[in-house]
Amino acid sequence: MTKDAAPFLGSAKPTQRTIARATGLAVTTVSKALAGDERIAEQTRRKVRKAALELGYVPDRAAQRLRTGKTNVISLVLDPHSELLGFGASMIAGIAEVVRQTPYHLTIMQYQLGEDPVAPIDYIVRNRLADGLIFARTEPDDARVHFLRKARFPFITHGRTNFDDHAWYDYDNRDFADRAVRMLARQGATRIGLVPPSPAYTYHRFMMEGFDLAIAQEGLTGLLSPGFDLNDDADILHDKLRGWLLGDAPPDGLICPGEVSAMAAHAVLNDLGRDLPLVVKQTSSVFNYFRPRPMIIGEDIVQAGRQITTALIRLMAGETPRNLQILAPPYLP
Amino acid sequence: MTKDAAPFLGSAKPTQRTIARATGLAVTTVSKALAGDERIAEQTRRKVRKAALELGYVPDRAAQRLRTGKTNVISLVLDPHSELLGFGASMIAGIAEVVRQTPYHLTIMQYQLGEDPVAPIDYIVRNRLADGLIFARTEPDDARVHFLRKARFPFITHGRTNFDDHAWYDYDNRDFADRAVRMLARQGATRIGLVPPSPAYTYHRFMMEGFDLAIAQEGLTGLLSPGFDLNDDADILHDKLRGWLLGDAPPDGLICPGEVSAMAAHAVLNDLGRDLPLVVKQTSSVFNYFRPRPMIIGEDIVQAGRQITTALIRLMAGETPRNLQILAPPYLP
DNA sequence: ATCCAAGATTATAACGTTATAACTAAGTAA
DNA sequence: TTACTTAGTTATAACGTTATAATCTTGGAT
Repeated sequence: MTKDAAPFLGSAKPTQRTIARATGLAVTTVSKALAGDERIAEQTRRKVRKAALELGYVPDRAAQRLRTGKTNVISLVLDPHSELLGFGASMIAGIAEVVRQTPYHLTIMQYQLGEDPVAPIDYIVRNRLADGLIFARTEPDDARVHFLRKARFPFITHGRTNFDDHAWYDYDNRDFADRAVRMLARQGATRIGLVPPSPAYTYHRFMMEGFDLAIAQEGLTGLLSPGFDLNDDADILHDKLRGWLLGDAPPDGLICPGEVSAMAAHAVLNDLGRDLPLVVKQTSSVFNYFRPRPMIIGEDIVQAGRQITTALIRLMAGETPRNLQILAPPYLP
Repeated sequence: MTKDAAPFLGSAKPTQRTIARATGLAVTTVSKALAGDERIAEQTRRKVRKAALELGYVPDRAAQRLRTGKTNVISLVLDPHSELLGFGASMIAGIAEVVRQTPYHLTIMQYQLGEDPVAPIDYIVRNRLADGLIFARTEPDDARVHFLRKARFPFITHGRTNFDDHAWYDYDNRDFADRAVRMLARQGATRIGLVPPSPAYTYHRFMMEGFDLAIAQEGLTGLLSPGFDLNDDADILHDKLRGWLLGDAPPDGLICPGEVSAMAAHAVLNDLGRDLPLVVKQTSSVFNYFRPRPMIIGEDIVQAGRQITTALIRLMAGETPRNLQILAPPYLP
C-alpha cells in the first residue's frame, strides 16, 4: 500500500473474485462479507477484510452502480453567475468537506448565460448521473423545482420557493434587513437606502419584508435604488448607483446585500467623496480590505455547503423533506 | 421528450434491448449503429437512431464504464486555499464550459488544510474515479506530479514543475513582473517593493527572475516584503505589511501578485495615508472597485480552465504531453 | 454452377458486482 | 428416530453495454 507505487500496473486489478480465490470462499460470500452482512460469520468477515486489504482491493464503482442503480454522486448545478466572487467556490468547499467522509462524490455542472436552467438538471435526471442535486438562487415559482418534484428526484435548494414541501437551506434575509436598518439607525441615519436584489429571486420578498418592517418600527424613511441585473457590468452598476445617490432626496445610510453591488456602491461613495454609513452582506472576506470599512453582516457559504450536503444525504436516505428545511441566521463578525 | 414529464416513471427505462426489439435488430447491431460504426448500413443506422430518439433512450453510463473501463470523468483536485476569492470558481467555470460539449463530466475534490495533497489523487487513481486530473499551485518537485508520472495517469497542472515532460498551463509570471516593474518605473518609482509568492511554489522563481532582471535593466532598487503564508489571516497580513512599509528605506512603488495580499496592502496603504503606486495581479474583478484603483495586470482564470481542459482531453486522446504546455501571457485590461 | 470476397448482421461472452433463491450442516423439538 | 429450525455459505442470474468472432447475404468472377 505504498503511495509511490503505481497501482495495478502489470498485475491485474484485484476483484472480489481474486479475494474469493485467495480465501477459498465464494464470490457471493466475499461480497456479503465486505458489505458487513450479519449472516456471514464474524470470523469469515474478518478473513475477507484482511485479504481485501492485503490484495489492495477496491470496489469497482461502475459495477456497483450498474448493479444497484445508485450512482453515489451528488451534483451541484451552478448558474452562470457563480464565479462572481466566492459563492461557488465556498459552496463547493463546504460540500466537498462533508462529501469526503461519505461514499458520495461531487460533480459540477454550470450552465451558460441565456441557457435554460432546467436543461442541465433534465440531463442529469435523464442520464441518472447523480442520486441527488443541489442548486441555488431560487425563484418563487422555480422551474427547476417544478421539474424535480415531478420527477421525484432528491434535491435541496439554497433559497426557498413557493413550494414548502422540498428540502431547502436559506439565509435569513428578513433578519439581515432588520439588523441592517437598526445598525444604521443607531448611527443616526434616518433615510435608509436599500439596493434590493432582483425581484426574480425568492429572497427579494423576505429582504423587503424585513426592511419595510424595521423602517416602520424605527420611524424612518426607506428608499430603494434603481433595479440591478446580475448581467450589468461594473460600469453600468457604477452609473446607476451614482445617478441615484446624486438625485434629490438621497439616503443618509445604505444597505447593500449583493456583494458585487456593494463593492460598486463603496467605490461610488468614494468617488463622490461621501461618507455614508454602509451595511453590506459579506459572503467572502473582501470587505475586510475596503476602506473605509463598511459595516458587515456575514453569510457563511461554506457552512451553508456543509449543512446542505448533510441534509441532502439524509434526504436520499429517506428522511422527509419537511424536516430538512434550514433557516440560517446572519452572523456578526 | 417533454421537459415536464418525469422520465421513466412507471414505464421501464429504455435500453438498447428495447430498441432492438422495436426495430427487429440484434442488440449488437443497435450498439454499433449508435456508435456510428461504418460497417452498419447507413439505412440501419438511421433507423436505429430514430427509434432511440423516439423511445427516449439514453446510454447507461455505468454499463459503458464497466464494459469499456473509461469513466468519462475529469477530476479537479482543489487545495484548501481555493475558496479564497475567485480562483477555484473561475477555474471551474472554464472547465465546465468546455466539458459540457464533450462526453466528459467534472468531479471536484478538495482536501483540507494540513492533509497530504497526494491522498485524494491516490484515491482517484486507485479507484479509477476519473480518466484525467487537473490540479494547481505546483511546487518544483511536486509530490503529486511524482505520483501521477509513476502511475502513468493523464494529468495537467496549472503551474510548472521541475519535470518538463508533463502537460501544464502556466501564467507567465516572469512577464508579469517585468511589466509591473516598468509600469512603476514609468510612474517615477525608483525603489520597487515586491510582495513575493511563497518560495514553495514553482512560480516564485519565474516571478523573481522577471523582477530582478527588470529592476537591473531599469537601474532601480528592488525590495522584498517579509514572507507570507497562505494560512496567515487578515490581521497578520496587515501587520506584516504595515511593519515593512513603516520600516526605514520603504519602497515608493509596490507590486502585489497575490490577490489577497494585494487587498491587504491596499488597505494598509490607505490606513497609513500613503498613496504609493500599486500594481496587482487580478484574477477576479475586485480591484475594479478599490479606491484608489491600483494598476491592474490580469490573469484570466476562466480562460485557463478552458485551455487546460482542452489540453487534457487531447492528452487523454493520446497526444504527447510535450505538445500540451501552454504559457499564458498577462493581459492588460 | 461454383467459389470467393465484401458487406451487413448476429451470437456469444465478458466487465464486477449484488439480489434472490437454493443449499448444507448442525442443533433442537417432537 | 424424524421433522424442523437456524446459521452459514453458495449457485445462479442479472444489471446494460461492447469486443470478438461467427454467421448470413449478395454479387461478381471463374
